[in-house]
Amino acid sequence: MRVEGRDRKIAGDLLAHYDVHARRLPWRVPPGSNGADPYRVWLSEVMLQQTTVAAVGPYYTKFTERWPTVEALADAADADLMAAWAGLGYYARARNLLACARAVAREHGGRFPDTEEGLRALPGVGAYTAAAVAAIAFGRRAVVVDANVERVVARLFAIATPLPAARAEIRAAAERITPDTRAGDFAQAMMDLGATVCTPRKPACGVCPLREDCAAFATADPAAFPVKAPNKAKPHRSGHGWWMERDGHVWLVRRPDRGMLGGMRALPSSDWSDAPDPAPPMAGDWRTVGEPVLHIFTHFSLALRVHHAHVEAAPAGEGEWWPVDRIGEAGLPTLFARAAEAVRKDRDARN
DNA sequence: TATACGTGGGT
DNA sequence: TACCCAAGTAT
Repeated sequence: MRVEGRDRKIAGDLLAHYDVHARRLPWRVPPGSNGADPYRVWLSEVMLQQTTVAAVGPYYTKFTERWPTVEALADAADADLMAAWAGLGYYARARNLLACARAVAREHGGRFPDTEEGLRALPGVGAYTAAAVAAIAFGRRAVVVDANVERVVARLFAIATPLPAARAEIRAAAERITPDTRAGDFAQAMMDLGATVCTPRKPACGVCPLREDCAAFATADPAAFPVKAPNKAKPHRSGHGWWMERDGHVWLVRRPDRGMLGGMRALPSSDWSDAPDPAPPMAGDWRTVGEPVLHIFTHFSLALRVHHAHVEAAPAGEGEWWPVDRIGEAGLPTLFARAAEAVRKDRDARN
């Protein structure tokens, strides 16, 4: 059949291109080779969820040096794991990473399940990651659909249905072009193509190995696919954070597992709900940093007013005194790392 | 199906 | 500047 032949040609052309142009990435084995370590594939895939290759690089190196196996990771202390993840974002991933490593080590004898279904049952492993690990680490034929694949497929077939309604149509098309062999290479080739050639804006169609078979290339504006609704405006919020210092130590708390920055060390702070100026946690020589720390999250932006004081005792509630000269090792998420830096600068400016 | 959930880089 | 986007998952 003509259509079936076209689908096979797409995979063949893409794999031939990948054999020459595959990006060399720390977690990747050369095209066509076996032996990818499931632990490393899984770790990289979780880190790469909604996160750029450039941001993941140093974290992947740090994690694999410190925890070379899934058993080693399973034995990590929660606080160490969360601190090592600090700055990478989406902290539910770190909590699920640890839960997943412990499940693999203790319930699966240290070996990752080698099927999509088995992988999908693990914490933090969704449809995409299960398919990616099954294909890349175990050579299974699995249909791997991430945002890159969605874009490439929407263009190849000029799918005009807007996202997210187009997902079923896109998946069906991805299913048709996924080859029976080299599914792992095919998945990575599609993602490389999306990241380097078939980019969201200004795609490099001139060097694309699939342009002959691309329905969008035949239109006036290939970048018009996939069709998406405009994003909603982000609300602005404000809040307060408190730096309490005593004998060269600052008081840090751990945020609850649920919600923003869940499970992370943090400065005590208000609930960011625009409430009127709340009272500080305790008495002290309070001063306020001149400019609030501005931080943009996925679905709102925050202006955090940062206050600092020397105190005589610990405030009420759970927490720990952390050495100020080692604040960089506390594993603060970026918002609070910036708040700490703002306090340091404010004090320098006053002296 | 819609929303919550980080961060940094690109335009 | 303001907005878009990135190898998604859980609820």
